[in-house]
Amino acid sequence: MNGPLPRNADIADQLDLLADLSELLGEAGFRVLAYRRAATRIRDTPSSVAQLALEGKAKELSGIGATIEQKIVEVVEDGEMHALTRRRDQVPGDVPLFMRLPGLGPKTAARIWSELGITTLAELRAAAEAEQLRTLAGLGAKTEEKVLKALAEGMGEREPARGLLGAGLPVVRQFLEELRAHPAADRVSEAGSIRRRRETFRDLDLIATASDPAALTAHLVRLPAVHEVVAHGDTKATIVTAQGFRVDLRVVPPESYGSLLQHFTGAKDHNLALREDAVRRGFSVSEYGVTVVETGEVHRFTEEADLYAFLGYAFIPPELRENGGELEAARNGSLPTLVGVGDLKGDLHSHTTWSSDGKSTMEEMARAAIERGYEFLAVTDHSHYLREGRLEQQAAELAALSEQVAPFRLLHGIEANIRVDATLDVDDEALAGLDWVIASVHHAQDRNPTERILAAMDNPNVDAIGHLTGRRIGRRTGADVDLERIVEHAIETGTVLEINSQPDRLDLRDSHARLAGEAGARITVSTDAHSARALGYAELGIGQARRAWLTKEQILNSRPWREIEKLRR
DNA sequence: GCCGTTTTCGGCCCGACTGTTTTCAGTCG
Repeated sequence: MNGPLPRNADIADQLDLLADLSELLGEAGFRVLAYRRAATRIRDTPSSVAQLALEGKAKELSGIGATIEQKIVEVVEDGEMHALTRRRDQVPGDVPLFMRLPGLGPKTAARIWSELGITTLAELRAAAEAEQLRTLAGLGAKTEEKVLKALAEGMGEREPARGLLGAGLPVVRQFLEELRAHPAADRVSEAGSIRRRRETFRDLDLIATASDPAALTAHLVRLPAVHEVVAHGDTKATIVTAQGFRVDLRVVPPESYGSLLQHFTGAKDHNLALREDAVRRGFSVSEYGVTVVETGEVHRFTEEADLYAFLGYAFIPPELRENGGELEAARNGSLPTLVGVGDLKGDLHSHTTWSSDGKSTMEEMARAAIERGYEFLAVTDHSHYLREGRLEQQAAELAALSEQVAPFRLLHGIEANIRVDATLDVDDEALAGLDWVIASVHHAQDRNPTERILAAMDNPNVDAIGHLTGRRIGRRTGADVDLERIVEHAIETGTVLEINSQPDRLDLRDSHARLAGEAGARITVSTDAHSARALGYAELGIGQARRAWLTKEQILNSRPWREIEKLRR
C-alpha cells in the first residue's frame, strides 16, 4: 500500500454506507447502530484513525472493537471494506438514497426495491406518479405525494444543506427577543446544535414555556421574518425564514422545562449515553423526567442543572454534550472551567484597508476593539499589500494612532504567506521588527501542507500559524495535515496555533483544538476580521474553543499584552 | 457490532407522530 492514508471522513462515510446497506438487507439493528456509532467516533477523532488501526490502537476508541478495526485496516490495504463490497453487489445503486426521502426508512425502501423491482430514483418517481407505490400494503396516496414533493426538491440526489453557525446565531437571537416580548411567553431558550455552538446546523431549535402556548406559536408564525409556515399547532410550530433557515418552536409544560431543554439540546449521542448509563443504575430518563424503575416514582425538573445533579453529574455546558467523555468527567468532578467570550483581552489577527479586502480603517478597527473592552489589537494585514515601503508607511500611521488611543495597545503585525516551497514571502529582517507575525498557507494547500507549516514554525520570527487547514466550511475540505506532528512542533518551537473565528473557517476545528489543548499547545482565539463589525466573530471562535474543552488559561489572548510579550519566543 | 461498580453473555433510550390502519409498524428526533 502506497500513498496517503484514507481520511477519517472517508472511513466514516464507508461505515455509514455499510450501515445503510446492512439495514436494507435486514441485518441486526444493533450491528447497524454499532457501525453508525463507530462512524461518528471516527469523524470526531482528530488523529488519523487509519494510522491507529494499523498500529492496533483504534480499538482504544470507544465504539470501535476488533472487528471494525480490522475493517479500517482493509480500507488502508485494499481500498475498501470487504463487507461493504459484498453488500454493494447485493443492493442496486440508488436504493440507499431512497432512505433520504421523508417517510421512507430502511423497511419501506427495501420493500419498494424487492416487491416493486424499483432500483433508481427515476423509477421511483415514475412509480409514484403512476400511483403504484400504493399497491404496497401500508403505503398510500400521502406517501406518494410526499415522495414526489421531496424528489422535486432534489432530496435524495444530494445531502441536505447545513447553515453556518455564524449565520444562524443572529437569526436565533432575533426570534428569542421577539418571542420573549410576547405577553404569553415565560421562558424561551435556544436548543439543539446551535446551543451547542456546533459549526453548522440543519434547523434552529427553540424551547419555551408559556401561560398560553397556542398564543405563542401563533405569534411565531406571524412574525415578519417568517417566509413559510411548515407546521402550526398549539404547542409546536415550524417556519422557514426568507434565507431558507428552518426554525422549530416547541412550547413545553413548565414543570418539565429542565428535562425538555436537556433533551432538545442533545447531542443525540450524549442523550443516548446518559440514558444508557441511567438504565444501568435503575433509572429511566425521558424528556419529561426521570423514573426510578423499582418504585415507579417520577422526578421532574424545571432546571437542567437539577436533572444533571439528580443523576450524579456536575452541570455539563452545552458545548461539551457530544458524548466525548463529558459524562465521565462530570461524574468525577474533572470538567474544565471553559473559556468565555468575556475572557478575551484582545485580538491577534485583524485586517484594515491596508489590505485591499479590508473594509475598515486602522482607526475604525482600533475604536471597535476599544468598544469591545479590549486592551490590545494586532493589525496583521496581508504581506502582499505591504511591499515597496508600505510596511514602513503603515508603521508610521500605527505609531501616530497609538498615541491617540493609549493606553490601548495597537500592535504592528503581519500575516505572511507560506509559499509552496515552504519559505515565507517576507524577509526575516522585516519580520523581526514586528510585534506579531502570523504565517498562513493561502495557496496550493494540498501541496505538502504539513512540511510547509513545520518549516514556517522553524522561523523564530513566526509567532502563530493562521487558519491551519485552510478549509471553507461547506465549500472546501481543507488540507489533510498531520495534526500530531504539527502540535508537537508547535510546542517545541513555542509557536501559537490559532482558532480562526471566521464563520466559514473555524479552523482549528473543535477536535483539532481539543487535541492541541490536551497536548499543551498555546492557542489564540482570533477573528481575522476584515471589518470593525467582524471583531464580533470572536464569539464563534470562543464557541469552538469551548467545544474543544479549553480554559481561559489555555487561550493566549485572554492575557494582557505584557504577559503575552514575555511568552513570545 | 460493542461493552461491563451486578455481566466475556446478554443486554443495547425513549416517546411522539404518521399513515394506514381496526391495533400498529415504521419513522423520526
